[in-house]
Amino acid sequence: MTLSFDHNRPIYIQVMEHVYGQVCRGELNPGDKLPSVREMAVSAGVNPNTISRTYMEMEREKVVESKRGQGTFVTNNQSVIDELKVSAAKKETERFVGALSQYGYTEKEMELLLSDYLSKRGEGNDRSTNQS
Amino acid sequence: MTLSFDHNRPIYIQVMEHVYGQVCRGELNPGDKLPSVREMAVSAGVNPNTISRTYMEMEREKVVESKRGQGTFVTNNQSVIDELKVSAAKKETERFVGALSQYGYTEKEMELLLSDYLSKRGEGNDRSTNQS
Amino acid sequence: MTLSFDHNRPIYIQVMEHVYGQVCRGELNPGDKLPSVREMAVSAGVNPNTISRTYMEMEREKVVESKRGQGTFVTNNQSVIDELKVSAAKKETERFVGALSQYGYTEKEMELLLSDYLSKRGEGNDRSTNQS
Amino acid sequence: MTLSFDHNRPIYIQVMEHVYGQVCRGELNPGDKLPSVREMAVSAGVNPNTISRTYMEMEREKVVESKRGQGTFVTNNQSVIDELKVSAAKKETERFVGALSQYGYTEKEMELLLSDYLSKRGEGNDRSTNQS
DNA sequence: GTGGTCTAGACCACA
DNA sequence: GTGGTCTAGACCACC
Repeated sequence: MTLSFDHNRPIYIQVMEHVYGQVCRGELNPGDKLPSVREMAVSAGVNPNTISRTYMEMEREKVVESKRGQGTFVTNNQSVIDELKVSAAKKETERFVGALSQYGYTEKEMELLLSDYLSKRGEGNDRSTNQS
Repeated sequence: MTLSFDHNRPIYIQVMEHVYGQVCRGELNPGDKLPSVREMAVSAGVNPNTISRTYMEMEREKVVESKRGQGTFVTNNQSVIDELKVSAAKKETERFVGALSQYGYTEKEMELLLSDYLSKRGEGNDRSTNQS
Repeated sequence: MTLSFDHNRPIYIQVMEHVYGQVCRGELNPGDKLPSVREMAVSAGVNPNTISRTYMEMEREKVVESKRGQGTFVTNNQSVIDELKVSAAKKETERFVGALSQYGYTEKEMELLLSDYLSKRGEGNDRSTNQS
Repeated sequence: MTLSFDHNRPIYIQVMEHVYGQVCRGELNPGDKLPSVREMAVSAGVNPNTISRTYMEMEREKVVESKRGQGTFVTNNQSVIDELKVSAAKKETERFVGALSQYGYTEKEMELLLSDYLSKRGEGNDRSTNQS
């Protein structure tokens, strides 16, 4: 696959977001085994140390669990996953509103910006809603 | 004044965003003189070199013009300012939609998230729309 | 007139180059009186101190002479003016060749670059050879 | 190595030009790793911050790409490099012609100045075409 | 006074 | 190891 990275942001975070996306979208289910650090490193085209850090971080956030000698698994605790989705949404919404109000946009304008963007996006490509 | 900074992001960027906000909201008009590097450094509570970098970046983006021995001024080119506002909105909207669609949210849900957040924000504090 | 300045280069030097151009092109002849510092400052739209420095610099290079209470005059020494023209040419040629050879251009290519540029320039505007 | 600098121009620019020369002359190829900031600082005999600024500017101009924790690399985009060479030539030619026409030289004279200079240069030292 | 450059040295996150 | 940011303090040219 070899993800394409923005070299201005930490790669380990971008990999993390990628996995979180798979988990939240249901492509990885509770209890599923993640690829090994080495496999993931190869498929993403990055240094194993970087993936290692990704996994550590995800484990710290209780989204995955590593079992000695067996591998790393998506948590069985669905509430953690839900929480992940909810808090991401909150964070992004806060950021969006905060940034735009700093630039002088009104609340009405923000909603317009969003709906305009979504409708324009819908026109050109119908099936790309979940493209990474 | 002494702005409060998020220690996870470069200060010079945060100062830049602060100034861009003032320009886009019309608190600083085309041709206006910015505070000198040293003044701004004092009022923001940071090193002059940091502000110097802020000003350099803003000049690179043509939002501001430095005149040797005179000071730093907001561009007279209104279209640059308009573009600033528009491109910021586009960037933020893209980010918002990109992040949420990665987490599996539908377009309807995104609009709901936004309107819910805005209405909740309206309840608690009416006067905070423009707080920095 | 109000010359347009590149704010990345010293204004006093740009004014100097402008006057040197007039002298070398024969628009100002040996013995001619230059405008007063104040007049020049107004017509160029800059600070009188800046023009003052321009004049000092030109006097240092013996291209003009200031006579107490009478004003500033182009030198009567034609050889200084000739030398001005010659040394400017030498300096510019050196710079041109030095820069281009650093970028890997051969001597042949340099001559081609020049003749191409000149012929293209000739097409569009015939009378602008001496525009400032 | 310890480059020798013209003290009237910013060092970080001179280093930049030096690297651009290497890239345009093919001494540094697309994808090649540049010396680290610290190494280059030592070899050029300047402060690391100065080289850091050089690298930042080059990255801004897309000639170079910094990868966190890995180093700084020449862009793989050959067209950027070609453009670099072409635009440098254009800029220098414009400057040359602009300056000389301001001093009253005709187009014929400009070409003569150049060819004379090149032939004289050829006599004295044959091997200095690419000296840095 | 203004901005621009440079040094010295520190700390940090990333790979 | 790498680059990125920040501070402190200096010096300079310019207006």
